[in-house]
Amino acid sequence: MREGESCSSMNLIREGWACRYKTLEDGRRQIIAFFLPGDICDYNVFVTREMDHSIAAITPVSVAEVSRSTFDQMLANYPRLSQALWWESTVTSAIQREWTVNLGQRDASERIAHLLCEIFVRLDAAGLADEDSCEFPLTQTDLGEATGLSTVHVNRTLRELREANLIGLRDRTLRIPNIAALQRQAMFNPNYLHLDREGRHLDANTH
Amino acid sequence: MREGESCSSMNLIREGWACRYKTLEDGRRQIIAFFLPGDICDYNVFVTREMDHSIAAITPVSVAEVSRSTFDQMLANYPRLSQALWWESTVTSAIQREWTVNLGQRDASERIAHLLCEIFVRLDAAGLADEDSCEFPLTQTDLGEATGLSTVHVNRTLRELREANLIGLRDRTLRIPNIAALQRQAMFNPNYLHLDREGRHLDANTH
DNA sequence: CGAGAAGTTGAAGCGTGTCAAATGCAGTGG
DNA sequence: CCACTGCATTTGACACGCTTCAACTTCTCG
Repeated sequence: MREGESCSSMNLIREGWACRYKTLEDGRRQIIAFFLPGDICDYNVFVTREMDHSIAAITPVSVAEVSRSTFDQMLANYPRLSQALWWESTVTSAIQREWTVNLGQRDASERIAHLLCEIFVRLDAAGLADEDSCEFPLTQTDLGEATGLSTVHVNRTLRELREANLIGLRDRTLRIPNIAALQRQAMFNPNYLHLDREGRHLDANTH
Repeated sequence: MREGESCSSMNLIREGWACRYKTLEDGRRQIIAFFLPGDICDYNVFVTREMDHSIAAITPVSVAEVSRSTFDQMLANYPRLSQALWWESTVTSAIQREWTVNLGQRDASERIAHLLCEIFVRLDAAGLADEDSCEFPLTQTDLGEATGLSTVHVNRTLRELREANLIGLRDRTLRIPNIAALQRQAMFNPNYLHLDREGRHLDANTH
């Protein structure tokens, strides 16, 4: 999906990773969010007329497409769905705010460490992480576009983190031998992900 | 309102400016959003248990406080209110995304110019701007905390913009003699504010 | 009139970007 | 099976935007 287009359906990622991004006139690109399996890409397509950003797959993805009419029908049939969507929207906004902090205040190694923590924790919460490792299909260019750093500097920073034994990154797999240490390095506080499931009572009952 | 606290009411700004911010353990502070008159500070207090950020007044403010019960009651009585809130939430998220781009991709002068454009356009949309000027109570420290720049560099960057005749900034008043020129400098595209009021049909009917 | 906050300026240092080149690796076609 | 291609990763040297520190000035308000 491209910025400026209108879109009539919402997509939910079943498998694979995707991202939201914006491009400046002169070509600079900023990745704004990552979508992991289970994430909803964009239900606000039903609210705005025109996309103000683009969405792209990072790996091959399998998505569940939900049309406007199906969406309305589901909302009508399952009242709690609307609450679940509020919850989703709230958490997505909280993540976006944390990215703002990340880009504004943290230096390169904190910034990358923070992003790695977030991705690991989110995957873990979705049951997609091992004890200390997870799939990691992002290239260093992706990481750079997400953190506002040059590819070259991402490379050097990853090396630092590797040499400090904070991460292992090979074969599209991220290993975090000591998550507490990495979180400390990143000043990562998972509260913004609201993972304690305090919103469980808002979950949609789809049965 | 402080990060970590829980909060039982929502506030709407009637007069004055406020901001949302987060603080890192070591004291670094990032302003995440500005609230202008008419903006809702935070209705997601009704969704999450605990604030993951703080809110502070920038100028003296006058707010309308809405309790949980009033809120629920209003939602029940005015069905379109819920749609209006979706619209509000969508636009707020879009602004947050643009801030991510701003911090990640733009250099100091673009970044500040972009923020000034956004504030001016938002005030103008609310009928709070003159032809080419508006109230502007932010200090250079505020600007720095919002743009991720040091106060010193904000100062120098403002001087550049002033010397290029892109802005005038004195006595808490911002003057933009040539908004098109400033927007060009900032690569500012107002589409993310969705000001064409494409969502007008979602407005709450409060009569 | 005095004191604290906000704005201003210069000099020096450092974190990141840029440029350029080399290496490794996977897929493709001959 | 190997040469070829394109993409991702890696590394070094150098440049520059921004930060830091420190001092000074100008505002604001009691």
